[in-house]
Amino acid sequence: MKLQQLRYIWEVSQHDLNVSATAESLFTSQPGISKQIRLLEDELGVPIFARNGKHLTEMTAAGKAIVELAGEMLEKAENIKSVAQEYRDNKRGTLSIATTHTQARYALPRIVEIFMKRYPGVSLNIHQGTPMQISDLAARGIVDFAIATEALELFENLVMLPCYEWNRSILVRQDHPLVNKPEVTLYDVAEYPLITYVFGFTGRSRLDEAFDQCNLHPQVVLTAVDADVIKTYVRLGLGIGIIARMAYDAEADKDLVALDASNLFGKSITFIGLRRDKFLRGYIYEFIELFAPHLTRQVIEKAVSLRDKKDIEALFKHLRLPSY
Amino acid sequence: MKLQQLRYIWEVSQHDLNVSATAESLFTSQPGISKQIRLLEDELGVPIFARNGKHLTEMTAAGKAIVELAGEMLEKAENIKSVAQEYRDNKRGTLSIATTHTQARYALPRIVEIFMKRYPGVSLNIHQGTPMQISDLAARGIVDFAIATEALELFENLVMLPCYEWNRSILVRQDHPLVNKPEVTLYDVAEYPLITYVFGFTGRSRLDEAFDQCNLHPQVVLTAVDADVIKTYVRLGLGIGIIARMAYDAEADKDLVALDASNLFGKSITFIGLRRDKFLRGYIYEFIELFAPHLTRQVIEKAVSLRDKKDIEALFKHLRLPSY
DNA sequence: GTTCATTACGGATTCCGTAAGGATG
DNA sequence: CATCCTTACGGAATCCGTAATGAAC
Repeated sequence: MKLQQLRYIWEVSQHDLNVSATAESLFTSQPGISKQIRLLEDELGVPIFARNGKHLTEMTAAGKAIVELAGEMLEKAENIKSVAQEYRDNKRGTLSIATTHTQARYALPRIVEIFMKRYPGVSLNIHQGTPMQISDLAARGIVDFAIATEALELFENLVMLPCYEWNRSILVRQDHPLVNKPEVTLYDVAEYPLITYVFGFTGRSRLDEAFDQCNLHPQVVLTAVDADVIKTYVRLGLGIGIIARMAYDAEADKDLVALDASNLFGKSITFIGLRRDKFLRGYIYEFIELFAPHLTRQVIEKAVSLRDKKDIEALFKHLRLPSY
Repeated sequence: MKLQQLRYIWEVSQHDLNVSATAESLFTSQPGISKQIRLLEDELGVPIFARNGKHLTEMTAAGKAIVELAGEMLEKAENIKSVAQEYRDNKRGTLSIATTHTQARYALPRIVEIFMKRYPGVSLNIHQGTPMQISDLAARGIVDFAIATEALELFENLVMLPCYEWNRSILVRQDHPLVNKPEVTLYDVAEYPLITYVFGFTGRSRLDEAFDQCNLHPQVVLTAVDADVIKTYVRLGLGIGIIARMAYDAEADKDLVALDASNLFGKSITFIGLRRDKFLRGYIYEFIELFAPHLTRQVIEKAVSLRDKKDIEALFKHLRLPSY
């Protein structure tokens, strides 16, 4: 049994059992993989993949168990490399983060600037995607962690660390009638065509909840994955925007007015999603603490060590999160 | 990084950092190991072992972390082999049990007989040793599980499954005055020279507790690790014996009298100690269930999945164990 | 002087690429 | 006929053993 062979079966299982595609993604030859898989199956004495003629059709029961164990071994091999790199030079390395537009555009820049000054030798890698995509990247261990408000809870092996809570703003043009209202209600908002986030993004479900609860059915004329697009159409007069408050930039957006909507919609919480068994470099702890000061190394290690989701929630229950 | 290299550093760490001894135990050449370790260190970029001239003196901090991860990987590699063997032929394989004299001699024979009939293709391997030794064998994954009354709780990675509770008997010659006493008390017992188990064996500590609590200090004239030796000296008239009740054989020991002592000393519980992350073959579940019928596969899997010792204890709390 | 790890070197094995072959849809 | 896995084969790299070297106790 070779690590290489385990990597091959693992990768093939992750590529729809397509050996050719796997070979391409690993920059090696297809017969090489085929051969090594065959050798491994011979050594173990059980087929890992079921074949129909010359196509791999599915995994055997034994294969599923074996591939899962192989995945865990490869994960640990990665951890060994990380440990080694950490001891070799704790100021050099890679930090991969998966996150949504909102975080990347509004929450992270300040942190990234500080971090890059402190760790010029760390190459930072930010993957942007949908909440589902980025959670998946974190769960598969391709990035070090994910930052998102949604979808992280869907992955069993992610530990969720609450970072901050945030509220929403109603975004209107200066000439809009709502600007002069002393207090804006949900009913007022529902009068106008809305521009806001796509479902599954940036706490969109909270909006629907609030309107549903009042039995309101506002007309949503446009949905986007990010506030910049929303702003653009608010400027065109297409409707009023509902965005995360932190996405309003007093300077750049001074032609628009942001009305506080924190009492209209429930607050949302942004989390870091961390794979439980991944080794974290020292600077990763530092990055997280920069992002959410209450998440010290000690707290993170404690949270990761807990097995039960309920225990982790309890750990953060009495914590007052920063609010935006 | 090769599995072979990881095996080498792991084995060297388990052999007092002596490469020559490691080579011998692995039936390979010493320079081969030396070379591979060097290659691994070069690849990772950190030394794993600290060297004084040409001697390995200790492990580096990085080395400790790496070797630990390597150990976990090797464990999983073993599990892969077990899984494969299970699917290849679930009636052939090996079952290794570590246990004490008392279990091997009095509790296991009946079970082993049934098991060997049912699984003639499984080669059974019983290691006998002190409670410490057998717990260690289980914790290191060298045997599939250990059966013991003591010491299992000292190993963090062992899951303890309660099997049965048992009491003690006072063993005397037929001509002994105690035979005619209507009720035997601790004070009566303390009057005579005692022959019983060595400390650390077969619930000996329970005896000392009981006597201490009554402020009695009986004279212990001989201690042994097994009941057969105790019986021998009781026959010689050296003193009275205190043994596990199940060690009295009505047939073979009919020249001696066993007086019930369950109300004199607290009951003891015999456990199976199981390494948490070890893959268990189907027949291993069956063996355990033969030994302790309440330990079904489902119960064992549940217990193993629990992270916290307290949760495991709670799982068995309301169970009525068989009593001997 | 014995123990022990490293270096040097040669043979056997393994690995991996290209090219050809055969099955599936 | 396009896709995809397997077999065949040759060159390169790796592994592993023996023998020699040198440091530590």
